[in-house]
Amino acid sequence: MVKHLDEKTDALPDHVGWRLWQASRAWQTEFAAAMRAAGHGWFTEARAGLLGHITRGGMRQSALIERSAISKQAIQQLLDGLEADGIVERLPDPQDGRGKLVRYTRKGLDALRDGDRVKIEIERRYIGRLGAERFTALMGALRALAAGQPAARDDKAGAEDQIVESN
Amino acid sequence: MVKHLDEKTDALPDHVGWRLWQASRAWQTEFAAAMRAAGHGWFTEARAGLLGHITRGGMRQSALIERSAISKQAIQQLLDGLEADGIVERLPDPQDGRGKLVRYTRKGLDALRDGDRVKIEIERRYIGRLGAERFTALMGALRALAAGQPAARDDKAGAEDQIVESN
DNA sequence: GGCTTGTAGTCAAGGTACTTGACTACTTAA
DNA sequence: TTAAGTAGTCAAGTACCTTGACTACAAGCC
Repeated sequence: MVKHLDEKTDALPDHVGWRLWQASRAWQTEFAAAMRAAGHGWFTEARAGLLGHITRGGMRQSALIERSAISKQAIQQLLDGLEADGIVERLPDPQDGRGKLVRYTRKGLDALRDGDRVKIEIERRYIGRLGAERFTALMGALRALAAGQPAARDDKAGAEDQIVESN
Repeated sequence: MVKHLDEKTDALPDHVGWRLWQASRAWQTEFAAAMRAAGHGWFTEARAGLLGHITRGGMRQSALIERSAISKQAIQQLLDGLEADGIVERLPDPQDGRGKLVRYTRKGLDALRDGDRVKIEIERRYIGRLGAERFTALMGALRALAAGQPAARDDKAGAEDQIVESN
């Protein structure tokens, strides 16, 4: 699929990496636009990536740090912003004086609900465009690729990350 | 595919958006690691995205700006860095006193060559993991999705971008 | 010629999303 | 009770983007 094009050709590339990137980007753009349309203007990609790791019941900040691929300082900065925007709140952990619990606010839970709805809508559109069979094949291939990856390589940004999950 | 999980579940999500992101990320990580291993330590994702738009024969900086989805100032900053690292060089355009030509240096062309090789290697591994049939189905589905997108939506970051193409 | 408008590129300042390093507060185990 | 580890914060710096304001040159018009 990686074609050798000669000197002056302007053709767009057509290798797996680009196609995956293109599709992923399109999904994210669609999702972010729908979230903004739903009134969640505070929504950004980085925040989505972090929120995806926070369970609906809330969790320790340290647990969040373990789950995410980024540094604890980066997480803290993102949480500072999310807290300032009223999406999450941080409470002292009664079990451990050092720890803090990160919990969704009402506003945050509303956003999660809308996020789920948007995901389903997008998926429905994809199935409409590709047909159920092709869509299933796509998901199967992507899952197979993910299963082949050892979850977290020597690199930090392994396969554990995500954009807005639905735990 | 978007499952509704109850309060405390920690299961990873399994919707198209996440799977696409995961696969795209894995590809990029693999590509970047291979490029670093090949001695191209200057390589970053943003630079790759820009380099992908520069034809092997070189081109006008203004043409590069038209092709890329980002601002001309951002492109200039990236080019400043690439020039400082000796990947590209900028020459005055003899045809137009305002313009500049962006051209690969020897070092830049070497990187492109290695990039093509790495892309082929990764693709080969993917085919090995999925089987030729499934891989073809994956590419077909991704292409169909891309074809369904109107190339550039109202949003700036449309479907025209890419990570290191092979023009 | 001179004048206006448009294009090519640069400079400056600001924001987001990260990084590493150094620190405080608390817990746990010897 | 003290040493060592864990949880979180503070500070400073980098990469990659943005918008706004600017200079230099080109091209069309009179």
